[in-house]
Amino acid sequence: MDKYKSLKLENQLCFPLYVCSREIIKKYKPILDKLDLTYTQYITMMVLWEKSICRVNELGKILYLDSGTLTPLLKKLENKGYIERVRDKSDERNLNIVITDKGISLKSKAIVIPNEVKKCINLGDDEIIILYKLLYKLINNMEGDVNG
Amino acid sequence: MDKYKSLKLENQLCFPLYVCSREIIKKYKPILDKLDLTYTQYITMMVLWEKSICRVNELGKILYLDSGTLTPLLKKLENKGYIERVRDKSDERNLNIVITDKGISLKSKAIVIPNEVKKCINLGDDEIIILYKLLYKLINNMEGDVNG
DNA sequence: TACAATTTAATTGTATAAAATTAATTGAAA
DNA sequence: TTTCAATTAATTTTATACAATTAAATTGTA
Repeated sequence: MDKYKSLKLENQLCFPLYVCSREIIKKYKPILDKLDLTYTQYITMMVLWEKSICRVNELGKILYLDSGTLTPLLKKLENKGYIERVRDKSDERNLNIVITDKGISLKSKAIVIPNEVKKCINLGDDEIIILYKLLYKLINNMEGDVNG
Repeated sequence: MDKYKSLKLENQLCFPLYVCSREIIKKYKPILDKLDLTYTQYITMMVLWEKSICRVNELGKILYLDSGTLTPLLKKLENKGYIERVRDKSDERNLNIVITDKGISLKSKAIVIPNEVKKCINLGDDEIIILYKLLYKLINNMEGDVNG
């Protein structure tokens, strides 16, 4: 009986989460390259395809990212012409991120991506649903956690 | 009926994977700080607690990381005194990573970590098993994928 | 009105990640 | 034995992540 069993890599839950996350993002890369987007830039655009305007603050809450990540990323998206960064007149602290026409037109090019990725995932719809629900349950559990 | 439904953030599987991975690693941070380890350094030590000696190549395969990540990380672990980097005499291309006594002694300090993290996760054992199996299934599916 | 407290994005510093390239070494084939 | 393809770690470049700090703007309050 190994008293250190719990320290074996094969007994971790976080490790396969970490690997899965990175490996699936690698699958996105060749597809996203065509749109000149990285994965983080892609999910940022995803928010803006739904909302058109969003403050940095809101983006951070939705994507679980802070300004240290978002500020340089948003400047890159602005350089590519997909968004504009506009200070809020009524409260200069707030930076509004506004999608441009070029940013909107990306959406129709991106429409094929989810299916491409689903092919790589190669799980049944029932498995995807179970996995999806457990992941969000875990996210919610960690948010409500007093320990962190 | 929204033809762009598949592009909504809420319909992605990768996004919660990505968030879960980062959020759970954040939970590790205050615990790992006490051992002067980052998460990636921790899982590297986990391999060495089991194997004692390992080539960079092997580490990369086990952890799904390449030398661009591992080389600087291993130099940091060497600076902390947890490992030694020793060229293989019989094949100078290979770099053997050898755990030191100080590295071994970390193991008994780390023994409390898995339980601490499990408290944050707050899932039932059955749910953890289901999640674990689906994650490894997904990893295997992506490895065998001809598309990438 | 002042002015402390709060909010917000930006900045700084450290540590990954991954793709692409380089350099050293090895081993097999000619 | 020489050449050349393969192997391996290291390096370079670009892009996150995140903690901690800073600075500007706003708000609440005396």
